[in-house]
Amino acid sequence: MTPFTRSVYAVVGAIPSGSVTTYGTVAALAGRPRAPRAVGGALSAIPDELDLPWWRVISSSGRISTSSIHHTAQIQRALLEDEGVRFTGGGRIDWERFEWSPSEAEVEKILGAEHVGSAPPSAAEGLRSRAIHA
DNA sequence: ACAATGACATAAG
DNA sequence: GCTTATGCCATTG
Repeated sequence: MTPFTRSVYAVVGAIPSGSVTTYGTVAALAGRPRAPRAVGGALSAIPDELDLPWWRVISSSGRISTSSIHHTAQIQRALLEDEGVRFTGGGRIDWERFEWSPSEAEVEKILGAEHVGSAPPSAAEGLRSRAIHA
């Protein structure tokens, strides 16, 4: 396991129940704003024993893009709905309602915990840069 | 070291 | 809005 992968797991583990975030946001918080794709790779390799809420990460389009034999899109949707996350008819999530909005302190705590020293609190900027419309 | 590989994101058409 | 083309980047073989 690599440092980047560990950072990704740290971020994902901090996403509270009933909320979601994107691969891009996780990447930014992990200190690599331009590596959302690599986040997907990391999530596809999560060791079961870590027990991470992988289902709270969705694509920037507000839809589920999971395609894994262990964690299917169908399972992901069921898990999210169990937490109260609702989907539109087109299978999209109401972004404004369920987006994860961690406080600055929370972000620093996450980054500090994994000492991703190169990623300053400004990484939180990435959180507000995107807007998804239903 | 190199090439291939995605649970991505965005800009175009 | 949906589809296609491009860029991106950390892993893996």
